[in-house]
Amino acid sequence: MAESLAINGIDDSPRGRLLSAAAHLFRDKGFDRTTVRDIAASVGIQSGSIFHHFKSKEDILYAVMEEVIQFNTDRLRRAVAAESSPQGQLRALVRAELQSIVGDTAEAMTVLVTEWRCLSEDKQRKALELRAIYEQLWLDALNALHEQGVFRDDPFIIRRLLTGMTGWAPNWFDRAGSLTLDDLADIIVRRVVGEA
Amino acid sequence: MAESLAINGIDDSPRGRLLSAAAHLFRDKGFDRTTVRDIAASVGIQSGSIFHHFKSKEDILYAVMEEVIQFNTDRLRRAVAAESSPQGQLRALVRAELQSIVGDTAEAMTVLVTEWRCLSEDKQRKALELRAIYEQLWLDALNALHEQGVFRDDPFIIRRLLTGMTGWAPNWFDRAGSLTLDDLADIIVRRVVGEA
DNA sequence: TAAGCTACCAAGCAAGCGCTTGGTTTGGCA
DNA sequence: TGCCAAACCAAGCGCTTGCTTGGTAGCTTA
Repeated sequence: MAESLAINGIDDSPRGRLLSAAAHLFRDKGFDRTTVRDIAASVGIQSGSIFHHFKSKEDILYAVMEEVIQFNTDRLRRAVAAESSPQGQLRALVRAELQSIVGDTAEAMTVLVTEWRCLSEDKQRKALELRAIYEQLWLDALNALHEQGVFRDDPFIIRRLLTGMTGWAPNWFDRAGSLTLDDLADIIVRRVVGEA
Repeated sequence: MAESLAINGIDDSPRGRLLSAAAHLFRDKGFDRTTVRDIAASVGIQSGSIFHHFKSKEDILYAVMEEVIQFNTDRLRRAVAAESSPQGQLRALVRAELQSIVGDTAEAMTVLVTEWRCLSEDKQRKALELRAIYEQLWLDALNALHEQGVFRDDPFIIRRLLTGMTGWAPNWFDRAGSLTLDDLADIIVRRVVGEA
């Protein structure tokens, strides 16, 4: 059914199925409104059996987030490596992030953004360290473009604006609509490099 | 303490004080993690007394959202009316929205964005109708700019991207920092009209 | 001064929550 | 065949939650 994580090797294990189901439910109803009984029911086991695989409900949330950050950081790295020019890298980064956020890992990514504060401070810090690697890939590419004079504003701020643009997409983008992901990527890239 | 709503006339009533306290707590901890006991304690009454003013916890959330939408729609209307050129209107709209979202009504606006799904479908629909008026003000201005050839992409999509850019600001913008709200507004406007 | 209203308190109920416990099934391997 | 660990069940504990109830203090109006 929901193969939201789509990370090879984990989806056929009980743990992997639990993570996928949890990501789906967390995105649908939010972490707090999802009960362990909901998660258990959606994979067909009893609620107590969940704690054989995870020691707390919050641990499930963290596991979802960790997996999706790792997976999408790898994707971002490949995107950068496949392009040589900073312009090409920017477009590849935007496409990769859109793919993460409204494509194959949409559910887990949305959970990452919207349920962040449901993590304990400890786990927030741990996740933030993983996230920092992801962000650095963006900043490197944006700094290169900035030095070339492609845009004048602070690359750090531009990255924040890009985060907002892509992060909001799940709330309106329709994968079945006429606007493709690549179209949208181009439109977003234009917000940085201009309409030329 | 928290005068987050800052709408004249409501803040000195018990109801108004409850709404301000609720907005503050909802933003801090989220709707689900805020208990009616939390809200009651922060205005110094017993938890049961809340239900003399609101008939349910969800009603409090809806009241916060309704007030802030109305207040900021008025602000947006004034912003548009004060400018004659579409370019001027766009800048005024961006400034007004940033003011809403990281300025005087920051707490309630953040709640509006992040706790949306905690509303019942009925109340979501009601709030959406109010929100539609707000959005139309944006689309009118963006359509005018589009017809003038200021940007080439779909005004509807541009509005979505703008929503993301401003809506994400609470997560990073620091009002005490060196970047002012007007600075940020200019940077965002440049994402639409170009760097020229 | 008596009625009436707003605002509140003190106490607690019913339901749902995360999680624990002790025991049972299942499949792979010696 | 006998064994073991992984996976799961059935039951329920202790706690928190939103909300209800019945009553009271204090101000306003006639």
